[in-house]
Amino acid sequence: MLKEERQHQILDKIKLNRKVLSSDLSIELNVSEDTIRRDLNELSIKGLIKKVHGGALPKESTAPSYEERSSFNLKEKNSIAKKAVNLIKDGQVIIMSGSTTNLQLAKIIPSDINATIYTYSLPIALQLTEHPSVEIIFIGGKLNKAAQVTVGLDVVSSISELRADLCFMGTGGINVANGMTEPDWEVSHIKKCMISASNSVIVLCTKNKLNKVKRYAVSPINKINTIVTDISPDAQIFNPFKEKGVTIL
Amino acid sequence: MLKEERQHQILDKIKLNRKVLSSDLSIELNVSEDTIRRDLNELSIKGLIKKVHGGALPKESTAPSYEERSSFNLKEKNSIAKKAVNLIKDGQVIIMSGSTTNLQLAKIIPSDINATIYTYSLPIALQLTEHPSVEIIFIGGKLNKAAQVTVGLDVVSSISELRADLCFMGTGGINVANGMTEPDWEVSHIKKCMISASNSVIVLCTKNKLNKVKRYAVSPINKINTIVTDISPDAQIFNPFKEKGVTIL
DNA sequence: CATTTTTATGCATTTTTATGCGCATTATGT
DNA sequence: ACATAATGCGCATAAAAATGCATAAAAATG
Repeated sequence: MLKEERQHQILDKIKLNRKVLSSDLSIELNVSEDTIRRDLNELSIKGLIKKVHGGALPKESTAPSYEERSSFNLKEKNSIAKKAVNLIKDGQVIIMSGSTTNLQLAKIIPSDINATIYTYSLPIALQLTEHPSVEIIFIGGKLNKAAQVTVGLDVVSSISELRADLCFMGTGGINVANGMTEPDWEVSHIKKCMISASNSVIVLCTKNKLNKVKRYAVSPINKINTIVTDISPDAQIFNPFKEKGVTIL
Repeated sequence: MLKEERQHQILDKIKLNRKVLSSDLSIELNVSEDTIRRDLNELSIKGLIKKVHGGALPKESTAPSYEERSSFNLKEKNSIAKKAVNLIKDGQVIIMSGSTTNLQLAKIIPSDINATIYTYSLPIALQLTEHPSVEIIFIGGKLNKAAQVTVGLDVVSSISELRADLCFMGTGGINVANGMTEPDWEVSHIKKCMISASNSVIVLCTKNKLNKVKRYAVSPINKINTIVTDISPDAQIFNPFKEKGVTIL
């Protein structure tokens, strides 16, 4: 394996796990710990990581504002993102909604994935500009400042014209009887379009959204292919979802 | 086999596999590793690949990050932004291009200004989300990662449908004979549309862009209403511009 | 057409790079 | 403070790259 290749994998793993141990890397990449240390040294000189005793961490970023808000439940969101990222295959066309969990997902897409990603979220688009090979299409429209996403008729009509393999979306609430629901009418409408436009619908859902119901319906359960959560997929709470044919991760 | 043919095959293989080993190529293409190395050297000098120990990788854009570029000449850009912001009146419809000077401008728009701002730049849109009262319309399209702006047909056609009071744009170069010029064809085209869509065209121009000429024409001088610079508007260099009816600030 | 010049390639030799190992040194955590 | 783990450094070695030189093919020239 080439040195650069190895260093790339190290970077990917840091993005994914937020920390790496030299010992683990040494085993996984089949090189001595010395080599790993040398790699970490080089990467940290380049400012791409922060080297610490025993391994390395991601370099601290400098944009706290939206980041701070999204840091609520960050650990849960990250664990969801880690599961969800495995669903992405090379060459797919993907739509991503503007949830903060999706932002975590965008951060950890491996650098060797080639995909086309449609999004209407500024932070997600900005994050994806760091990725070397995904093609990003931003869906234009009127900006909702608080959520930093575009909304409105333009967004709805743009998405209606798409055809995607996957869509990843957060949710306001989900239960078996009412399906997915949203507190915001416009958002609910956009998500309806996303679902119609996608072959496979993946809902990213922290446990606090389970069995919640919001004002506006988005979709019945049977249109959802996969729910990715931060708790065990074996929990009994998921049984009624599974009966409807939903995969739980 | 011809040298050029061989180099083409190398490029294809890099695109396909995201890496090549000199040793593999030597066997596959039936030449010595020396020859492969010479090929890789030539290709890397042309900037088509990145040569590394043991083989080569696809060229990674070493373009300085958006942050880096925007901090270059920051003082000048700020003084331009301060002059330009006075041109914005309440209630106007404004188009802003993706220049870093425009980003400075976006930062200092007074909070009591009500305006509708169209932009295709992620950083500018994100900055404007901090503003309490401007309405922001983001123009969607394919993202250019380095510049963090959308480009392409979608952008062109969206802008063509607009009508704006003002447009603010940076420039690749400007002089009296050739007018405004850009190094990038797509950008030049987008700017042409911006000009047609706006009642008043304002060019934000640091002194190092004065009397520079780039490859693609955007507009003759007489379509430009105002040039805002970081040097005194009385400087004699501006006389020929003034004769064409341009206001210098 | 003959011959000179240029180009592409391979080979031998030297230089550089990547990597692992041993050992002394420096953190880290009870 | 002491035991353990992680680190840095020098050295050895193998792999890869650069360099100089020779040669054969291709192109240019008269």
